[in-house]
Amino acid sequence: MTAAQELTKNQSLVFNALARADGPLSAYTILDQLRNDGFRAPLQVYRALDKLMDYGMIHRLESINAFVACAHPHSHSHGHGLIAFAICEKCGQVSEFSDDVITGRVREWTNSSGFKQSKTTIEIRGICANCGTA
Amino acid sequence: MTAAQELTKNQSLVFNALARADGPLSAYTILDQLRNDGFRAPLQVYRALDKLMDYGMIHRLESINAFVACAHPHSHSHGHGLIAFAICEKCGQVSEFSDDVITGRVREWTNSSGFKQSKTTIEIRGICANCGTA
DNA sequence: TTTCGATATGTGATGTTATTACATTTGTCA
DNA sequence: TGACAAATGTAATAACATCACATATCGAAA
Repeated sequence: MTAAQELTKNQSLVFNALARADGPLSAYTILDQLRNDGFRAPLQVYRALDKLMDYGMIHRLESINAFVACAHPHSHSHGHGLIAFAICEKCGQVSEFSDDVITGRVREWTNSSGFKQSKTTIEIRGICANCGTA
Repeated sequence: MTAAQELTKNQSLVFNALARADGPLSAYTILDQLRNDGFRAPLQVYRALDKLMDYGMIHRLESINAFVACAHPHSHSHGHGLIAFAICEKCGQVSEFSDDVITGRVREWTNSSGFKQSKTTIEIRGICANCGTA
């Protein structure tokens, strides 16, 4: 299963909640948004989130305990490099970018130290351009 | 206040707990270790942790909700670049490294997009060399 | 088509991490 | 001394995440 139309009911509901949001959402915020759709318990959300992360459709932002829809849905299967997230602490907007040089440097370090990386996160906290000038 | 000998009682206790640990500790683990020293509530730990992070003596590992003593205590005040953490999911050991190229690439991205970074974290999850061969 | 296994779901309870609110104490310095 | 800033003590609560167990759904093999 790799495409959106093959998502289960709960997975679709959770993904759509994230897709229509203009920023990251916490699991409990998603839960509240889906109460009318029959959601009752956190686990319903967390299970869907886990699958959606497996499929590469969403990301978890570790530093704020929240989740966002992936901004580059076309590249799910491409094994693109590391993704960095810039998270505005004022408006909550998240920008996503990928940098081959950073990806390469991290790989160099892991290779040279024999560390097998499974998942790497880069999160930049700060103030975005909009909020900085406003 | 910048030096260890100027830490308050609670700050010293928390820092020493982290310094003698061979890996990251959660706030509640620290709390339990310090019960005999008079600690009773999470806030006593969290307040000390906040200060120690201000002083650059410890780091927070966002991806595992834990804290480690800084591995490069000599460079507290140097404003060294970004620090990346490699966290072994088997043994819990954390390796710390700093890479000017990565630091530079991140700065380039933030400069070009007008994003003012305040705190950036890079966390590599995986299996360390020791655990990988064992 | 029945049966089996894998996957998904429903639900309550519990575990873990972090903060709020408020009172009190300690240290510094004019 | 008086006053302010920083640190501390404590209880309660909020926020985030998982466990345990029951039930349901769906596809493939017998």
